[in-house]
Amino acid sequence: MISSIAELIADRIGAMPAGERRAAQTLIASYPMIGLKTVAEFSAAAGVSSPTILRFVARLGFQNYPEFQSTLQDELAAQLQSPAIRTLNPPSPGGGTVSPMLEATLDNMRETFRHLSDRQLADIAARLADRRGKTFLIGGRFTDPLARYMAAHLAVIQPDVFHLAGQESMWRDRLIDMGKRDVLVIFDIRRYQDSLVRFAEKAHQRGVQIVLFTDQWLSPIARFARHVIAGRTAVPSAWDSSAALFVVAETLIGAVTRQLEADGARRIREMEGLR
Amino acid sequence: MISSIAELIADRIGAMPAGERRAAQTLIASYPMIGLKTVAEFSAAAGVSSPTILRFVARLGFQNYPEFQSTLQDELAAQLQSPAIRTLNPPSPGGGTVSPMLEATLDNMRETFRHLSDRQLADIAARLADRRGKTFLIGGRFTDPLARYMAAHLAVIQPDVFHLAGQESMWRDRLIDMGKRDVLVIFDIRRYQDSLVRFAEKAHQRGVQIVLFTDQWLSPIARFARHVIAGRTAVPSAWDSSAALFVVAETLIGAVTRQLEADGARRIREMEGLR
DNA sequence: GGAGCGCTGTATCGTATGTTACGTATTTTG
DNA sequence: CAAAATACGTAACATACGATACAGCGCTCC
Repeated sequence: MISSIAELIADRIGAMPAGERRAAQTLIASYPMIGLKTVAEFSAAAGVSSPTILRFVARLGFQNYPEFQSTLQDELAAQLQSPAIRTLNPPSPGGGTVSPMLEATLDNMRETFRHLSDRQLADIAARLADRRGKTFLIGGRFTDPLARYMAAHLAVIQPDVFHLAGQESMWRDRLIDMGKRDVLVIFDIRRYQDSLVRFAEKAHQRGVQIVLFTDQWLSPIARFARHVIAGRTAVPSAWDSSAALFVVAETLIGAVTRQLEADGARRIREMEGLR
Repeated sequence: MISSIAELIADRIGAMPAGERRAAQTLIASYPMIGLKTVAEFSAAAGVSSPTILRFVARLGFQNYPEFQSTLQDELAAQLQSPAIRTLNPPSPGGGTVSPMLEATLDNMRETFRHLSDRQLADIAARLADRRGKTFLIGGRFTDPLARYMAAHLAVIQPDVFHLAGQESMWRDRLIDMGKRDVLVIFDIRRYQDSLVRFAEKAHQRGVQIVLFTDQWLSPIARFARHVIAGRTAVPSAWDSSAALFVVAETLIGAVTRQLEADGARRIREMEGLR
């Protein structure tokens, strides 16, 4: 089974004319970078003419050069998504139903955080810690518990944290309370919910700052969001995993808590006293 | 020191207008692949116009789009040469807030699963998949969202799944419905809630099978539980982390789904039809 | 040694791509 | 509330890119 262009080339390089073989060797030498550049650059690097490059990719079975490049990019993307760890860590021989799930989840988290900068998290935390505005949280069919989880923690360290529950009509009525200083945290992964999109749009129109937790394909709400957190959700299961988003949420909770340390500590003590 | 385009974006995304920020978010979400494609594809993916993409790369300091692409390619090439090195998010030397948190969480999960056998998970999954009994779920102050999350999924693939919400007095009334064939899933981590302990004890007296999600110090409920899942919760934060328990819950959801595959598939289809 | 075939490069063409100018909408500021 | 500034998209433009036709050259095989 041939699964990569590199293998394909190795398979056919023997049956190639001299010029095309030089092209092949040049590509392999710095695989796959030179293949992502233009035909002109490729041909110059290989020391052949452009048509030779095109004949080369045609011989590999591609209709045209862009198709060849797209395939290379897809390969690269796949390679980047599964970190080197996976090749190092053999896929857990015992291989029950557990390990693949755990491994995938761990990968998802690493990958999610790889696309998330300290800076971005700090910005969001600062926004959430800003006591001048209110914080609203809401989620979709399966992600609403994440919103609840986050709300439960944030509510402990600061006032004016509200989880939007129940019927759509009930949230909509809360829109009246929302303004520019307020933050709306939305959790929405596939399949994206129309009701949430509509709600986000209305909130956005009122100037509410939206923080969106979504999957890597980005909910349409991203259009209205000030901050977007794209978590990986793919696991070997019938369901998508929200674990990566959960961890991001916990990280944010921790960061906000740290920012409000001074005020927060007093508040927590008071709250303990009340219990 | 800014060494990658990703960092550059994180640094300036705050000062960008809405459209360019969406471009930035789209790029980061699938970094860096979309940036290697054409302006038209990039703009379509981000939901903005081509000029916005060009203004975006211009704001990053590039003279033109090809120059931007070349830089991305060089970055990729460097990354591919030394796969071990994390070019994107360097291990936060200054001790950013992110890495320690993520690392601790990943460790927690590995450790949690190390103490969890395939057999044990399979047993619990079998118990949850047993359609002769009902399934009740409940959680504590901060863990109730986990109960909700699990309930939301289980309810899709089988009937008689109930999340116990609201006042303590309301759950207690549900005790009357519980019997030997039924399962009660409880989430309880420090500080353990008396109300939950009391409830668990009463359920236990009625012969209900209890599945307990708790932390490594074990809630007193463990005494009544048929199955105990002890997750690691320690992270460098003011709060404990429930992430490991969350992942176990997802794993169980997956396992139960697989067991009910035949029935479940039909049920899911029917449910889709109703929506 | 000559004829035929295949490989390669030059030159040209059409087009997809990046770029720019301009008008409209939106936000900000006095 | 008015006015200026900024941001965004539409549409026209130029260019650089990939594709193709064709001619020259070398190689092989009769």
